[in-house]
Amino acid sequence: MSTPRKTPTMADVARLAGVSPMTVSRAFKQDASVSEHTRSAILEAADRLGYVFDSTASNLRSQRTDFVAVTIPSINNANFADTVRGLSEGLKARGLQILLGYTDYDINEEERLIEQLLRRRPEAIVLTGGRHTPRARRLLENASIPVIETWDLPETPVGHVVGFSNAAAVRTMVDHFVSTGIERIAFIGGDADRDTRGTDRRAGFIAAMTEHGLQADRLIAAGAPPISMREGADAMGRLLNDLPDTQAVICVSDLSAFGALTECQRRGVDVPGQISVAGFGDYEIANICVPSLTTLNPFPREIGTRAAKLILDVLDGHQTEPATIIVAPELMRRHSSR
Amino acid sequence: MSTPRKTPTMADVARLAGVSPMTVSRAFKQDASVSEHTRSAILEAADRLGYVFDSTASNLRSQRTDFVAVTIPSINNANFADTVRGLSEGLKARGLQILLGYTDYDINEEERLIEQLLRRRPEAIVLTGGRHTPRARRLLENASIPVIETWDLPETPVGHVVGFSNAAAVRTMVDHFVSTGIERIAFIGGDADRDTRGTDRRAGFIAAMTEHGLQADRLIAAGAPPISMREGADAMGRLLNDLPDTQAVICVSDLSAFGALTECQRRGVDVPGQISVAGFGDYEIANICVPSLTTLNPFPREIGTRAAKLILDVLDGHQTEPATIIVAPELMRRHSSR
DNA sequence: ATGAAAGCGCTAACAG
DNA sequence: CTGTTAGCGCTTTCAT
Repeated sequence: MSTPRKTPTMADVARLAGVSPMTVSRAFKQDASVSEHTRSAILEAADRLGYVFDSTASNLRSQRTDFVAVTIPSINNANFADTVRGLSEGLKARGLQILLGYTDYDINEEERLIEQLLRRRPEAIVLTGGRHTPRARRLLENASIPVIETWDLPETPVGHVVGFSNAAAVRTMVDHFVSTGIERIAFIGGDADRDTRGTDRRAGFIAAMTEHGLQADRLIAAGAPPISMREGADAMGRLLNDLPDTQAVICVSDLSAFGALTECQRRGVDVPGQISVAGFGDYEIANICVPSLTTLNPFPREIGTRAAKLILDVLDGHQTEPATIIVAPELMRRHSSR
Repeated sequence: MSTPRKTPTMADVARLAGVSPMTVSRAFKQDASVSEHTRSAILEAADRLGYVFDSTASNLRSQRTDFVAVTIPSINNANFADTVRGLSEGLKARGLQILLGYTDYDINEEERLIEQLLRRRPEAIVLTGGRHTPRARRLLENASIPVIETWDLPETPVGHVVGFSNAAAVRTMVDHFVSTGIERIAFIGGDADRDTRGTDRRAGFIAAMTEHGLQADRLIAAGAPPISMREGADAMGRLLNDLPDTQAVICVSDLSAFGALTECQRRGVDVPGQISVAGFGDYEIANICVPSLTTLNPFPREIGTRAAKLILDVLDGHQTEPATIIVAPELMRRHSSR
């Protein structure tokens, strides 16, 4: 309409409403003791001016930002999205928002992201994974806010942990196959250094096989994370070509496992008749594809709600020692395995 | 280690380095004219103290936040994630970060989110979708920052637009089927008010069918967005039961379309022999499932890169009029249709 | 190349 | 219930 006037401030609202800026400030909070009459006059004035509260100023003065920083590897992953949802709901009661950043599965990117996030002075920070660059670790240790590592069980946590051992989880799957008499088991994925959880899963596979006295040499690389369905299919193709007597294959995630299933479909390889296939994550696709996919459910939302509760306990001073909360994945037996 | 000392400030760094706070401030920027000697002394002092730059203060004083707010319906959607990626890359050259919020496909939630985001004073705001509550519209109009609506073609845009007509996109699919002689076409999804894009797609379906002189009464509801694979499967079940002579079905998204495909698999219904199935989005699954899925590719990343370029042009003053950039979806013919 | 003074818009702290 | 004063930690502006 008019000239691009400057954004109105509390002082403008105060002037129009005939009160002091302090009263406007109080009117914009919940618990503030402002008379109903004054408050509505203020809100009306604010509305007339198109005033929008400036949280940059509020944050600086009050030294509180009311948000929790969260890093996830990718914004396009149903598991991490569920963890964020759990966090979000658990924190919203306390008026805490979430500031989300994604690392692209790269701990160097994570370091940059952590610094960016800490510059905004979050009340707490939640990380996916327990491996960080040395500098990232130092930043976190110095931050003097609660630090929660999730989806992992680091040997030396920075602070609190809500997670599980990826190696132990895959061991569960190996044990399951071995208990049904299967011995020639392959693993797809987890070759890239970047994917710390995938690497842990592969290490768990090797350890478990070795303990069972079985060969752990059927390892099929499948590219850098996030490992796609296509990469799972390609890896399955190589496995079927090179090691056709394989009885079962454990994939680093449900997405690659589904790709593997489609490769079997295309080749007319019967699953689980000729080969059993397992994934990780219990994504929606695992329960609806044909055959449905045997997998491990890591309870992503539970991880989020537990982390949220932990943050509130720490901020309230109810939790002073570093906590380690284990949310153990559960085997989901379905039709892709015998 | 020691008592939880206060977070160090620039003044602390300045004292330790023996310079003024102003010089520290300059040392932390790129183009600042600080001697190499001084700069390294400052950075070392900062490191010793574990200093982390406080952007809340910087933002307030400089009246610049260097971030762009982005709202997406869900953090777990490969299409929106790709748009964010395109935005992210396009803005990073200019040092602009992205602050992401999700609306859960709800325009009331969007209104709350927009206000939260505007309080943080973003340099621009990118929205998914072109339907907003009246208050959200007012907030956006008053914000005096560039507003970009995406993934839609609103009749009366708030500001700039980078998107396409969802109705026209579905018309493309209907035309395709009709051109191959198919007449009894159904539509799955888009019944909920909440899903504005889904509703637009359904409306486009009805309009296109009507124009072809065909019946547009094969409409199968599939729940609220995000419509799951399971809901797609259930809807397909109902369609096969109630309208078994249907020749083709267009699903509101690839995910529901894949669910529909699995239902056909479970029932032994041949696709595309007995029925053709189409989706929307060209998600990865569309190209790998068996049979692969005929769908529309909306070029999500392109939407993001175009929006990023537009934002930079507007901020630079190279673009003063509201722009409307159309990124038209493209038909991907695959094996789920004849 | 560096410094001093002032102030961004809000709210803690202390009145009354 | 409302107001006054001061200042959060930076950076703009003007010096030198």
